[in-house]
Amino acid sequence: MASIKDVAAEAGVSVATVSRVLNEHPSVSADARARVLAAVEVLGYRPNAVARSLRTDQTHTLGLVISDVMNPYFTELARSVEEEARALGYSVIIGNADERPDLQDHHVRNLLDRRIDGLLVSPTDGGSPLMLDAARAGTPMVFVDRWIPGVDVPVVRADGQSAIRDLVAHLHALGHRRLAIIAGPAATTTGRERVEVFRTALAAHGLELPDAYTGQGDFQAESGRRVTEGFLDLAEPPEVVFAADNLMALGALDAIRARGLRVPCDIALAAFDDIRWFVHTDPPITAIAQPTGELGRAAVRALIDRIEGRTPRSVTLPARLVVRRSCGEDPAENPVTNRSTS
Amino acid sequence: MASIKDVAAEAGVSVATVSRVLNEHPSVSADARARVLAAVEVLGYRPNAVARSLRTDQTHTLGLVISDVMNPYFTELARSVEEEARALGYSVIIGNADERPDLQDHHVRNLLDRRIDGLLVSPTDGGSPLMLDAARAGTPMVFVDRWIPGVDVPVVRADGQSAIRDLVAHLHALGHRRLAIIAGPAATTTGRERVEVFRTALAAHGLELPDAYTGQGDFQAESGRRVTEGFLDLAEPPEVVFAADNLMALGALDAIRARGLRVPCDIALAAFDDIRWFVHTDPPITAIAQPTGELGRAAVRALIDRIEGRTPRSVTLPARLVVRRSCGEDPAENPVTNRSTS
DNA sequence: GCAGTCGATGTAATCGATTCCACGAGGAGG
DNA sequence: CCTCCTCGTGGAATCGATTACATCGACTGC
Repeated sequence: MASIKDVAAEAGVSVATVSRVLNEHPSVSADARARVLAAVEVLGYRPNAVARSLRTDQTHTLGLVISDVMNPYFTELARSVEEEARALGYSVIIGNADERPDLQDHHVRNLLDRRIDGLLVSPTDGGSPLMLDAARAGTPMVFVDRWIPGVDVPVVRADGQSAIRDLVAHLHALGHRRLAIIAGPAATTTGRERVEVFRTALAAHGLELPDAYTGQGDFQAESGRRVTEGFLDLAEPPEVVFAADNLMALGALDAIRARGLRVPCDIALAAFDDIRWFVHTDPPITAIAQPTGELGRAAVRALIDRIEGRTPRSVTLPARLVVRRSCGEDPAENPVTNRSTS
Repeated sequence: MASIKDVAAEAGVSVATVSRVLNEHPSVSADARARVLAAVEVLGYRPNAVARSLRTDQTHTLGLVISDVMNPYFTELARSVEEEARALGYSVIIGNADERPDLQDHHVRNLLDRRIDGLLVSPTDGGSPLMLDAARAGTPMVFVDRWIPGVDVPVVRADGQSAIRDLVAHLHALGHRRLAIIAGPAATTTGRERVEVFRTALAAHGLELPDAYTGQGDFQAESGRRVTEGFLDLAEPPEVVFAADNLMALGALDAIRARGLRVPCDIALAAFDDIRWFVHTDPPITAIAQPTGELGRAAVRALIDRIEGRTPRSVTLPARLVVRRSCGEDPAENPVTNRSTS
């Protein structure tokens, strides 16, 4: 593969001049520029990004370490992150942590070794020393969706508080009183927070959230299935199961179906995270939709602000309730009803 | 960030010795090795992968250019590719082409500039000159899922022929005679091939595939919706719609639902690509399942064989029919029935 | 007409690693 | 006791770019 030296030789100039042409440095004669450009064309020359990065100490690359790519929510997040980054002249390397702290560390280390310009993380656990060190050492970093408390890193996330309150009001209006939740891992902020907000919202209606109605999941489908089976085995099973993410809702659906029960007559179901398929499940699933694309874009902008020396801000965007039929038959009574497709 | 020089100074040896220790070169004294390791520990030194790549001309990185990350099939493919690559000591950079040739070229160029060791591509179109040049120039390359005919690059893909024949037999046995297909882009091998195999399978039952029953889609949900609307507007609409991928099936479902029609009573639906949600749609959707994970792993192995000087082989794995309820009510009659969840 | 400025260009240092080559010490063999 | 290897080590070249500095010619202004 042709190097800058070959181009210089072909054009009959020095490598410095070639570099100047390539970097649009002003003081290059029209003649030299033309000869260099012609040589570049002839040789099919492309600058070696590795060499360039070594010299300039910038890779124009962002790292994105995501909890689980197979989760449609994170897939969409990754997509919007890549789009915005590309628009701003950066590439993205995605690392899939699969909800495993060791894998998360593997990817963080790998990305750091590659000298990425900045790191976007949705942490799997409460505080890997590696990540904390990186943050302290000054690696530009932004948390997205989830975060680690007590670290001075901007956070871009959705606020589900009012949407969860709307959901509980909706469920209460439909006559449900025994509400259960499949929680995410306690090590994650979203795992903890959604339970707490749910509990508080229940309290506002005079309802409790007994321990038996709080199942511990891990944001994966299998845990949703397991927890739901536990709920169904109770002497007094809940009337509603609220899954803290879409994959656990899928698992819950599996478990309910395996028992031959029907949603919502036998048991109601709602989920955090809205995805396209929820419109077509049997029945369509009531869910809390996050502004996923906007979160991804905001996170990238914050990170690049930080990289380029501006001061990044944390961003919190509201999630909203999308009522469908999985919690009861007459959503029309509810003012926040939204049965649209997308 | 500490460099190899700092480590050398701290350990009281030369950079050559540090490098030897790091690369497990045999001729280093136990004493020197211990001092270097201690210095590495003290300084928290990590080798700069950029510098290393420049010198060794290897990045231990594979590029994966995928047609559409939001498509669950490709998400799963990407995941298995990353897993296998990681197991073999490589990282993966994913580029999402979004079914757009210009974006595909952008990513290929970007990956080539970064001097990735090899490229895995599921081409969006029939032959970007950039990619053909790269292949000719000797860039290790493997096609996965889709390929470009006439290029000397190994292909790893699923063969849907027998599964599509099984599907047509299933549909025929259920009494369906007017079968339509939502095709993928003619520029892709999978787009063309699935239609041809479908047509041939119909012929074996004495059925034709009229032009009116061949809709042109682009593997995205919206096109599935549009084509299906066209089918439903026909004086004699088809009895079955077969979508050539899962997203177009989703669009078809949207269109059918918008008309207030029911599957399978009013119209039957089947899809190429099986995904978890198909179990829970209303009704569960009959689909052709590809061995996605195995494809991803085989593709990585072929590519790394090529990179490391061995001779890679093309791989074709069979897809299989998974019968559910979207084509008619009594799948039990069919020997290939499979109603399992996963 | 000469000093000073500016524009175009080249030379060489540099980034952080790997690796070839040279060198000295020490042991084996004659 | 001398020669020849082997082993451990360091010096320095190298990968392909960027960029500070030096140089040189031409032009400007006094």
